[in-house]
Amino acid sequence: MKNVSLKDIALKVGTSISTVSFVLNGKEKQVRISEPLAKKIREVARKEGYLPNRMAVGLKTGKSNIVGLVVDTISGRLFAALAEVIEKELDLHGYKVIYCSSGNNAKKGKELIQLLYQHQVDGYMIIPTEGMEKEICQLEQQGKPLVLIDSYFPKIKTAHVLVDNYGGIGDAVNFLIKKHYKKIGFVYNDVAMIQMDERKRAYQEKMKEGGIKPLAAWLLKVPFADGGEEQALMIEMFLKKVQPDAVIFAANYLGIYGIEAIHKLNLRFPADIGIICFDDHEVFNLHQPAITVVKQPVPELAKTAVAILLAKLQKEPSTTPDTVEIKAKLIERQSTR
Amino acid sequence: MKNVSLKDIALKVGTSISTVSFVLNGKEKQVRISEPLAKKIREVARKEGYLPNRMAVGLKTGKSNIVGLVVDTISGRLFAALAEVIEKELDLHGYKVIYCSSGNNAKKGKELIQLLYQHQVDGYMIIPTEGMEKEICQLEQQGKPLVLIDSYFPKIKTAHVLVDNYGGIGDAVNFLIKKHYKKIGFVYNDVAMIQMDERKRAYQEKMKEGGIKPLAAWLLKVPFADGGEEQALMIEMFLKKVQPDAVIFAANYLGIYGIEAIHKLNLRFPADIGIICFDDHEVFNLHQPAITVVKQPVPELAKTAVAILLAKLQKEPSTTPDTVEIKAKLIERQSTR
DNA sequence: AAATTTTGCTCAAACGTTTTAGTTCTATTA
DNA sequence: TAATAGAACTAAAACGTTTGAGCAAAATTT
Repeated sequence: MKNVSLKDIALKVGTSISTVSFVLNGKEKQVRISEPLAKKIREVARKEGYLPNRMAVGLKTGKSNIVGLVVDTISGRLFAALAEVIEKELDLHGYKVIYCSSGNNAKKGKELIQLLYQHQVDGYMIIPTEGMEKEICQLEQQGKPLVLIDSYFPKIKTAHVLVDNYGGIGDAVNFLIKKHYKKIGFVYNDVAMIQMDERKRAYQEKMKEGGIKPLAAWLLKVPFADGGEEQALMIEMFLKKVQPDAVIFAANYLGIYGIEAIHKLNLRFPADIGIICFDDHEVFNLHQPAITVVKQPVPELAKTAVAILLAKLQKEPSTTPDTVEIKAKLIERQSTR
Repeated sequence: MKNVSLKDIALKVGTSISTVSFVLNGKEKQVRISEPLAKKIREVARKEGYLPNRMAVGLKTGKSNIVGLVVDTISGRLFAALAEVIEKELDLHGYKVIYCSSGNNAKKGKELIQLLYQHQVDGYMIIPTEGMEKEICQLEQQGKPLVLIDSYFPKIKTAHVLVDNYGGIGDAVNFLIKKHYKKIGFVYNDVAMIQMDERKRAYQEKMKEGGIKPLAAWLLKVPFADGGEEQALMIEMFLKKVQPDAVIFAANYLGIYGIEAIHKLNLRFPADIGIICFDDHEVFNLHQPAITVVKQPVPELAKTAVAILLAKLQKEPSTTPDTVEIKAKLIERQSTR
């Protein structure tokens, strides 16, 4: 069974390719194709199972009706939550999504953006990682519809939507201080992107504002990597040595390693140690005791990002401002006394 | 900054489009383009930032170097684990992946397959859901490289790789019976696909073989849907009414609802009730007590599926048989006494 | 010196669309 | 009755590639 083309239909109906194209694109009125003929064409098209060849359409029009979504890891929580909303919202406007994961790897990220470019995607949604700076700059310069999510490069002016990282961690610190925690640890990772910088800065500044001078030893930087064995171990050693009375984990996966470590040390929380995690996770609510978190408003993030992108795609002067920061929300559960 | 085409390069170098095309495709030797000219072309191409227009290439060659992966939900565990492996393996062979989620919705699934078809993807990997039968049959008839994952349609002969669902649940039942559980409940969903049928059949047959006649009331069919509130409630009512001494959850997300329900009822496991879940989840290992599971060998599943697909893409007579069933493995943790 | 082969390159068609600028009728108007 | 307007459709170029066929010039063989 061969692919059916406009030509095949034209031949079968006994008309020209152009006529078939016009009818199937709903332009019959504009071009005054008679209703009987239009009907016949539609009928044959349906019967033959005609599906336009998107390659040909794309080549001709330069449009693909596809949006590329580049994420760090496809198995990450953030991705799952984002992808679902983004896909649904864009579908409403006739766009499909291609997902790619950069694996937090500069080279791969670069290649992916090029790949999307080659495939003529109409718009880009990117969770940026280190090393993507140049490609993103190029896209912006070419005027491609582009919106960054979760982070951005301070040096490049691009539309972006992120969580209020500073405020979120700030709230967490204030919350813990109000609960009379004193020796508050901070576990973060080595991803050199703005969102992590902000979280760390918030920790340090808000601690001081609260009258506690955080020692350098209270901070633990865990390298970002696959696996997790090592990371959990690092956290275990850290907790053992520093013996904080509370810890803030700056990312949800770090919190999970943290819980493992705490189990291993046979510590109980909130009795022995208070913990609070930036970014919620299915595990945290189910765990007993449930973990207090600073919840990222991921659906809002996604919706806002889509709104911005759609505005750009439709060349409307954007109604939403091009850079948005959304408040995170502290959800008190049982991991803090 | 406009897109750079072969023409632009040809113009700049002062040669023909064909020559440029040959050189950039590494066919200079076959067509005897002189080394100096080839070098110059490559140089200009690099300097101008030439990237082939995949739409044009695809139109001409009918190939896209893209494989379509259709899953039920993109936020599901199975997807996350699968996608990661599939992407990595296919990348090694120069293929990229487009992910689509059918949302377990027949209409959407249909559309997605058509979309992929229109975009000329070279191969299809599909986690089939109800209602996709016709489209899958068509793909198979057209001889498109296709492999189904996790399930299949008994009526259509297609390559597929799945877990040994029957054996997995069988092991779970035998394990519980050996531990002297008697009133063993079974919670499953209403997805009318072969994998669920097999799990249910295994439960019923192995119970009988073990000398227990399972009452109809011991089975709970939970409708598949978003949200989860209702489902958790259904399970709660079920546990309250039936009071089983152990429950098998036929899918991991059902197990999660189950844990919630058990928490709500203030039951303790393994003391009050034993539970075992088909398909592992991050939550289950972290939970205290950790949940006994029948673990699906997802990476193997993915690797096998990719191997089969690649063989088809390369038109090699497949070395792996076209339909594979991989054993699941029972992992005893603390949710069973 | 003529015939043949080899080298180095180019022409042009084709892939399946979209779309502008027609063309051929028929119906209306002056 | 000739000019004009409208209706219904079509021809053909273009998008950027790939690729088999072809061609001129140089090198080699007879």
